[in-house]
Amino acid sequence: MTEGMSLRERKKLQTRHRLLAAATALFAERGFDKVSVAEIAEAAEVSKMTVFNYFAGKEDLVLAPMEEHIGDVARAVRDRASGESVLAAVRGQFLACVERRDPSVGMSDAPVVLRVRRLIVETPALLTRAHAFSMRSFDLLAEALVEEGEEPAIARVVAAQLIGTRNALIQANQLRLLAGESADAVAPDAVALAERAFGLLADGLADFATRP
Amino acid sequence: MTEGMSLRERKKLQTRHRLLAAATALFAERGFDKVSVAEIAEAAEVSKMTVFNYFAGKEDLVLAPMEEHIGDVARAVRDRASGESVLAAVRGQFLACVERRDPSVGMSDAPVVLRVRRLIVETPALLTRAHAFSMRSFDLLAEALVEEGEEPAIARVVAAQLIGTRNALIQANQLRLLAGESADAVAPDAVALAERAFGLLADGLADFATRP
DNA sequence: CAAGAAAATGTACTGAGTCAGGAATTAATC
DNA sequence: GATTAATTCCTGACTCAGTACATTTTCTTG
Repeated sequence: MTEGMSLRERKKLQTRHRLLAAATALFAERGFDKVSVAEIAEAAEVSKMTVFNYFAGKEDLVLAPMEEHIGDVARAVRDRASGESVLAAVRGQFLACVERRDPSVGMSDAPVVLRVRRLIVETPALLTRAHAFSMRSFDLLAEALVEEGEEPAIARVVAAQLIGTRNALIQANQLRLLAGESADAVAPDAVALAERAFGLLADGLADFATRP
Repeated sequence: MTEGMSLRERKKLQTRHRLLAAATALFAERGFDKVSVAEIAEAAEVSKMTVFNYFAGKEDLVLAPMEEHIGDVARAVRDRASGESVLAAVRGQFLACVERRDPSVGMSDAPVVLRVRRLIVETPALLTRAHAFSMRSFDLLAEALVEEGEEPAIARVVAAQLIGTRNALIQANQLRLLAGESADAVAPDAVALAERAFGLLADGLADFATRP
């Protein structure tokens, strides 16, 4: 796992994991606002400043795992098959995530994930930052559409409709999982709701930017 | 203008305006991050604490004027005429704002408004807060739809599509006005783009929740 | 005008995030 | 294999936003 890495790189990864572990443990125990960065640093045996070297802000100690998924939608659109519309690509990517119970669409009922999820919805600062990620995801999708030759203004409109729909679906999933339902119980409804939601868009967007 | 107000209430309004004026002047001069709350307080001849008595945070010294428009879309939907769909209500409210060159849809080219707008897009903290407002606006719209009897999950999907579309249109307007074009020059294109954007939604949403 | 309510302030504090410089790791050269 | 230069990493001292509380000023009302 760590072969081919210099001592420096291995230490960096270790420190990062120590920080994430210490932070999630403390946050789960007392809540996001009741834990100071200094305490996290101490628990991870590192100076406070080092925390900010590894993470841009306190919120990223919780949200870092999400950050890698920001480009997923835009990537799915770029990589879609010939003859597939943008909408079909976004719907397909979402449904695939639901099937594999991916946390990125709110479909994991693992206790750890649920605790983090609950922390996020209960903490305004985290909700805000999570929303900034969604904004970034919108930017990347709009950019992908522009690169296909769409007018920028229309690209942003369509991107907003698609990302907005997707976010609303994720929120619906999360509400039910946070209420205690199992991922397997929610999945069928999640699929059905997604079909309805994208169906609302489909009649207007069905032929939008279909690959030649 | 101030009739019927007690001396206390008048003074409060004065202080509020002094604070807003001092803040916008300083921000315009040196940028949001290069001005401290203490300086604003001093310029407005008030203690630093008083600033936080009037505004929840530094960002609100810039964004307070926007806050009152958060409920506009939800209100337009609630107050729509019999036989009018939700989409028509949102489109109508947007187009009316464009016609009257309302700053809330990015259609004012008044120098003061432009300076504030530029400050916002250049300052991450302000962008984030502005985005939180849009989130709130989404919540209110979804709530209004639920009160009409829609399923909550579908209500949020539709609200996200509508608010997302509207935000994308506002962004398009702002980009052009910030590039130096006049509001009167942009308005016709803004109307045309809005028709196209809502048209994309219309075929799927045209009959959604039409009033009986 | 006196009593009471509301708001402004001063002091003192917590905690997030920044900066310039110092310490450790690496790789290259001899 | 030691030395050094470059890079990367870490840290102590700081700034500034925002909070808590006790005190004082300012307005209202009987």
